[in-house]
Amino acid sequence: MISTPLRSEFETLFPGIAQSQADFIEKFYASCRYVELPAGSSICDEGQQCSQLTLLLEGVGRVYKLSPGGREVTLYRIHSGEACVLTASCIMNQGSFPAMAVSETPIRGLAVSPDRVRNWICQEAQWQRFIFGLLSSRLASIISVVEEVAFKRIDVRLAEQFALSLARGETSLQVTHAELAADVGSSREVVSRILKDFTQRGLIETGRGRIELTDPDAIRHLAAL
Amino acid sequence: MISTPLRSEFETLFPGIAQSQADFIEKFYASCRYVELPAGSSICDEGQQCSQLTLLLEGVGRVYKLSPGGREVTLYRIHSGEACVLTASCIMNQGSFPAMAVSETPIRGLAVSPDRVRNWICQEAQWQRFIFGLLSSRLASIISVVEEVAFKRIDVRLAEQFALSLARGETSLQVTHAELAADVGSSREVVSRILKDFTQRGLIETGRGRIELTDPDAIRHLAAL
DNA sequence: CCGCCTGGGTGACATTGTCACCGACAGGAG
DNA sequence: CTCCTGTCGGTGACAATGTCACCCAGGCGG
Repeated sequence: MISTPLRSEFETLFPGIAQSQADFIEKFYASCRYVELPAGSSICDEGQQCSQLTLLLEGVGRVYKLSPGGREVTLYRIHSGEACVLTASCIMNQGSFPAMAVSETPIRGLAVSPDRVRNWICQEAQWQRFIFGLLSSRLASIISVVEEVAFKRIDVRLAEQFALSLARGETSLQVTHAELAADVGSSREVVSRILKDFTQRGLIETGRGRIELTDPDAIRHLAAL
Repeated sequence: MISTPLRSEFETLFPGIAQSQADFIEKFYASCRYVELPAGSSICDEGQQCSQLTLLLEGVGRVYKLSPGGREVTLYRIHSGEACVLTASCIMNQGSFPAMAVSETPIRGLAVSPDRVRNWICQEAQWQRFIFGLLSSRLASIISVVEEVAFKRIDVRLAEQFALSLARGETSLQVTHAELAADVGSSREVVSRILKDFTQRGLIETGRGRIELTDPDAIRHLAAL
């Protein structure tokens, strides 16, 4: 059973679902489970069946593709107030999960079993709307990943990553070259070379596992290409 | 209004929808429109709103991303018995179409207006299942496009295209190097160089706008990488 | 015959991916 | 403290790919 403070946390993060009929909300709380995961734990692996759909209360998850050669591309991240679409998708068509998912930070959430996800879709308008919104918004975001990977130069993609951090007000990042490479779907060596170039041009300063964004305007300008 | 032969054609191609209650099927026929398009016509452009969802009776559509520099990647093709998910997606979240769509062959289909698509989702179980199936199956297929573009060598991707043709029993293709480049998201020059290599290795023979697959086993073997 | 368009070929160079290997640094064990 | 070990980052060499500029061949309508 879900405690009252958890309920109010959930209802502010998932307003769409909170708008449902009172009896559905009770049914929902009665049949979901509170889960916690430490940072860095694997949530779902390629080819697995999904055993639950988790609605995130706190933390960040990353969904990515892994190549046989060990390279990665990040498909998208899941933040609080969202849930993993791929999980939803493979629950709906009974397929297997076509990617990998890990927790980047400690995670808390409410987990729902696959058969309830499926049943509620047919019966509960708000729930249906929620799942639909997930699917269609992620579709667009994954298409933009295709565009990025197929058309954009890596220096521009790195600048875009930095610009995202700047937009969150962060000018000092705790991130390794390998992590950046996994995000943009390249290799560590290439990222290192480009960051060296950025440093020489005065855009950033680097340390071990740390990057300072010293010229925000130039970074945003490069990202705008 | 939709004629009887068209109805039976539709019902064999879309068995899921044909299983609905009789009154919904009547409502459906009463409110959709029969459309035809010649080959090569633009169906939807980047950034447009979607004015209708078309269920394909015959023909092939191609949905692709276009880069500022003129390069293309094919995201997926739509065949008879399917509909364009992106249209569905942007109808559902009221967003704009994030790609381009053209007819590769002459096309015939039944078009439904956006507000009906939305209303039926909430009311008709079979229709809902149909739209859901579209969204979740395309999600997986677009993810595999990301994988292809990010990880696979272009010669392998071309071999995969040829292997698909072989699986359809075609050994002689009417296709230009530029079209192949658009499919795999590369440039014509690169495709030309690789096809020259394929020719020297005896996998194919080429003519103007024409490719013969002379060594199917070797092609399939290369595609399996 | 000429001009023009499309399909295709090619060389030069920039960017990116891959491989092999090195050095620097942090944190714990002794 | 020193030594070990694992992580992080740097680098050179080479292969694959993208880009640019330009060429040539064939077809087709004037």
